[in-house]
Amino acid sequence: MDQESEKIQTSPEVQDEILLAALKLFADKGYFNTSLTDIVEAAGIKTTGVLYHHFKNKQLIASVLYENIIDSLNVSIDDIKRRNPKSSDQLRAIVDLLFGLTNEAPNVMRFLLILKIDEFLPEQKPIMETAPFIKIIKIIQAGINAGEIRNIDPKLGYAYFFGIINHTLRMVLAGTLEKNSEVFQSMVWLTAWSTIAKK
Amino acid sequence: MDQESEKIQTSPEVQDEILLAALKLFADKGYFNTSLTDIVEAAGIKTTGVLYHHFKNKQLIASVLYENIIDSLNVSIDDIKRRNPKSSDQLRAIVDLLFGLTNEAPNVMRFLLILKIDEFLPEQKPIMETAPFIKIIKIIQAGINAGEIRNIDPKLGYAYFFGIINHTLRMVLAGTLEKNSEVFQSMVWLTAWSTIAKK
DNA sequence: GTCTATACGCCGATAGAC
DNA sequence: GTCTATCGGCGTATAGAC
Repeated sequence: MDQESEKIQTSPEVQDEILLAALKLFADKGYFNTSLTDIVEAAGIKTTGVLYHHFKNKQLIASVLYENIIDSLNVSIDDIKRRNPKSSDQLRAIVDLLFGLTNEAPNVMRFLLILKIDEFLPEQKPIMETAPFIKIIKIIQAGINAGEIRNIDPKLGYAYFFGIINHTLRMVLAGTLEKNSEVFQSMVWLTAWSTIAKK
Repeated sequence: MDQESEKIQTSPEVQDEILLAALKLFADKGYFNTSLTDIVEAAGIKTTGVLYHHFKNKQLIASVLYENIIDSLNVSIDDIKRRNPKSSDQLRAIVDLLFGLTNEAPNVMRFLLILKIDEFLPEQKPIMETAPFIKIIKIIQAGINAGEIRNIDPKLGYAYFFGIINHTLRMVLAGTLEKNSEVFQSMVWLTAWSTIAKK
């Protein structure tokens, strides 16, 4: 019969509703402009009691969001590394991933690119020190070693390459650049790649 | 004797102390993590009463800071345009200006580059719609017309060029890239320029 | 123009019944 | 696991004496 397990496990969905609502609100208005009652309303739950049953405080909601995003990025990058031997192909795939996210999950990208995360999650690692971004730096380093990428400080290479990519994505997210076709994407990729490519 | 005018005009200095303290704190901890008592202490004044005598609320302090920074940037750009006929030279001078500010007034650059201004100044124009940044777009447009810059959407050109510049400056501000020599600056400039230059 | 005292609201968080 | 009620505190802002 197993009635109990049914009853007990309604929570994960509620958790996701809360996280989704919070993500949208944070991305939209910022962390500090979002109150818990905002989240309660947007999540379609009735009271703050429910919210506090799932998360022990406001920060933790943001923290879980952050970790989820970083983790999912991390597995995507592992996947990309597994499928592509060359640094150039890996970077190209990462660009595709980020453009894809910008279309399909703009709030995730807003959270990552636009929010000043250390302002409300001071104890979390800064983005650049998280696993996926360390891996990206290593990809650039590997590209240098393999002779694909010119010999510069990998962090500077990161600044060049992702300076272009991120700034373009920010403008797409802000609506300043509406384009988001395949050709547009290829064009941006090519420009970014040219800043670090050898020759 | 003129005793009165002496007595009355002690205020502008106090105002500047407040603005300077607020700039530092905002750049450091963010707007929402900075309380008025923080500002009072850092400004070396005694009570919030003094503060409220000079600014009618917290937002206005940030607003005045923002406008001052934008205005000063605006006159610098006018100056640059007056002295340099070619778009490439104008952009190069702007890059020098921004690197200079990053060294000499890092908090100003943090305010501009890192803070999410619309989160606490929702009624202010977004940076990209302010006079100096409109002028920069026009400089790029002029460069395209003159055949110096390849024929792309000026906003995309902005994303390329300042994507690199800004991301580099962010890393310098964050301490991730320590370099800030003339050669370093030239190198970054050259890379940024190459993304939009014709040929 | 400066200070003290204080009001007031909002929001994060808790206690405890059901 | 959900709800009601409410607390406590912080931070902005004001009133009013000096």
